[in-house]
Order: sequence, then structure tokens, then C-alpha cells
Amino acid sequence: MASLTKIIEDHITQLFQEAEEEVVALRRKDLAELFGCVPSQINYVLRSRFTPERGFLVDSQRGGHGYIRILRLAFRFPEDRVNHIEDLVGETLSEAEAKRLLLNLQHRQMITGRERLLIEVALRYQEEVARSLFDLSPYRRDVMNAELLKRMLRSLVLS
Amino acid sequence: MASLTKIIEDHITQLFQEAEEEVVALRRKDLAELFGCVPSQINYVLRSRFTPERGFLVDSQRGGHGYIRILRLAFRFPEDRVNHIEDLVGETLSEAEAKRLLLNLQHRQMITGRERLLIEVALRYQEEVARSLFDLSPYRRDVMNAELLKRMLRSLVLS
DNA sequence: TAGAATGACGCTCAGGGATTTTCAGGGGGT
DNA sequence: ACCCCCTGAAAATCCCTGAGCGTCATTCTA
Repeated sequence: MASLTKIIEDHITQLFQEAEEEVVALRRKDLAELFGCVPSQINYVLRSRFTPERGFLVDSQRGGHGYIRILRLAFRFPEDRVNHIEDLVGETLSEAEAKRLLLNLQHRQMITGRERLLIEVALRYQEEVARSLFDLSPYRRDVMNAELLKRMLRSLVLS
Repeated sequence: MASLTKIIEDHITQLFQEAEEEVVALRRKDLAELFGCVPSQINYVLRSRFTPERGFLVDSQRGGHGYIRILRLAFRFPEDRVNHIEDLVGETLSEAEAKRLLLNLQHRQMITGRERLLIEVALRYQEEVARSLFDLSPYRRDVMNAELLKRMLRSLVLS
């Protein structure tokens, strides 16, 4: 039993595949009517699924002849992807945030499941050592997590 | 007398065998009801049994249409050419030895080039932190290297 | 023909229902 | 005494709705 959000997400993803374009345009109220829901449900889908973290930008216009355009970001040069990674990770990152980020990267096929597994094992071990052996504060652990994660992801993107 | 945790663990393992899939999806509250326990018992089973170190990743979502998905990502090698990882690595391992070992594993197609890269980056970062930040002796660094390496390899190839 | 009114959109936000997660603690075996 | 199980209440998170508001193009009006 898939959620309505998931169904609409898949539908939009399908539009990208069919069009083979980097941009998809749609009308919010038509889409809502197509799936028999209130229009604001579309906003929820966009806000939760087509985010910058997942490589999308959304712009829209209200009023008569209003529209919603979804732009899929493409990184043509490896260094762009590296910069993107740096932004996503940032200077500090909790374990929970790291998990979510890694799942996104796997979903975007930037890493495989096994690679995610390796990264999580490394992060967990570092976390464990930093906590129980060196008694580091949560903040300093998050900084180390971010640094290790960035190094590992950089190595993959550049390979 | 098998514990409830063990029973639930076996049940999930059974699901993997039946489906012959790398992913099993379930609803926590249904599983809890099936075994007549509180839902949080499922969390305990997952936390203690289906860990990254054992080759599993767990993704979940709360709220309506919530779910729990368990991914099994370790290669299944029936032969025991893999079971000697503990011996291969041992209690202590220098960086040079680690590199040789990893290259060997890659040549035997047990890990990919990207996976080897990932492991080497993690080892190097740990080495760096242990040396310049915590001023650990070479011996203790090698012990930590060995432990991290074993965990990462076990997660990939555990039987 | 400039400015006001209108109609047709999209956006925000609070809230409710449905799950899962967390966490402190109790019980039992070795 | 310790570690593993197991429980239950509180917190967090997710989906979805609906009312109210903002904004744009078009049409009307003086």
C-alpha cells in the first residue's frame, strides 16, 4: 500500500524519464485533480521529495496561468559533484543526519548499498572510539564524522 | 528455551531466505502483534541483530504509511576462503600490510576498487587522527587499524 | 487608457491521525 | 554483579487536509 506521496513522486519521476529533460513543468491543480487530493498535497510532495538535497530545484508562479517547474540538477564536472557533497555534509553531521544523507546518495545512485554499508561501519566505529575511548563531546564527534564522511565521499566521486 | 529476540531474528532471516531477496520490508506493529509483544521489541531485535557490522542496513519511516526495510548487503561466500579474514588481519596491522591485503581481496573479486578505496580512506583518516590528535603509539594505532579493517571486511563478506 | 475589480491560480500553516523511535527502568539468567 | 531481554510511556516524524492568504493575467470602468 504505497502512500499517495510516493505515487505522486513516482509520477513526476516518470515525467523526467519520458521527457529526458532536465526540467518538468506542471500545473498544481491538474495534478491534484488527477490524484484526487487537495492541491496543497502537491506542495508536500515537492517539499519532501524534490529538494536541493536530492538534486532538484523548484520554481513556480501564482495567479492565472500559474505553473510549477521542477529542475533536475546535473553535475557535468566531477568537481561540481565534490562541491555539492561538501555542501550536503557541511562542517558537522550527526549520525542520524549521515544516515539520511547516505540513503539519499544511494537512491541517486551515487553510491551502492555496499558502499553505504562500509561508510556506516566506519562512522559507527569512529563514533564508538571517540565516545568511549576518548570521551569526546558530541559536537567534536560530529565534526569528526563530517570530516571522515567528506573524505570517503570525495574519494568515490573522484574515482 | 529460545528468547523472543532469537525467534524474531530467525523469522526475519527466514523472510530473507524465502524471498531470496536482498531486501525485506515489514511493518513494525504487525510484527509485534504477530509475536505478541510491544512494538519497541522489534527495535531491540534490529539494533542488536541486524547491524551494519553484520552486513545489514535498516531504513525506516515513521507516521502514516510507515515501514521498516532491512537490506542484506554482505556477499554470501559458502567457501571458507573468506572465513580467514580474522586470521589474515590479525590483532595488529600496519598500513602497508593493509594495502597489500586489500589489493589481494580486490584481485580475488571480493571487493570492488571503489570499496577498497573507501576502506583505505577510512584507515588513513583514523591513522591520522590517532597520531596527530591523540598521540597514540604506533602499536595502538595498528591495533585500531586492524579492528576497523576487520569490521569493514566482516560487514561485506560475513557468512 | 490608467486604475480597479475579478477570477484563477499557487503558498503557508496549523492540526489530526498513524506510525516508529527513544529512553528509563524492571526482570531473569549465568 | 553483570549482561541481555523486554516493557510502556513520551517524543518525534510523516502524511494529508482545509482554511486563509498572496499573486498574476485579464477584464471592466470611468
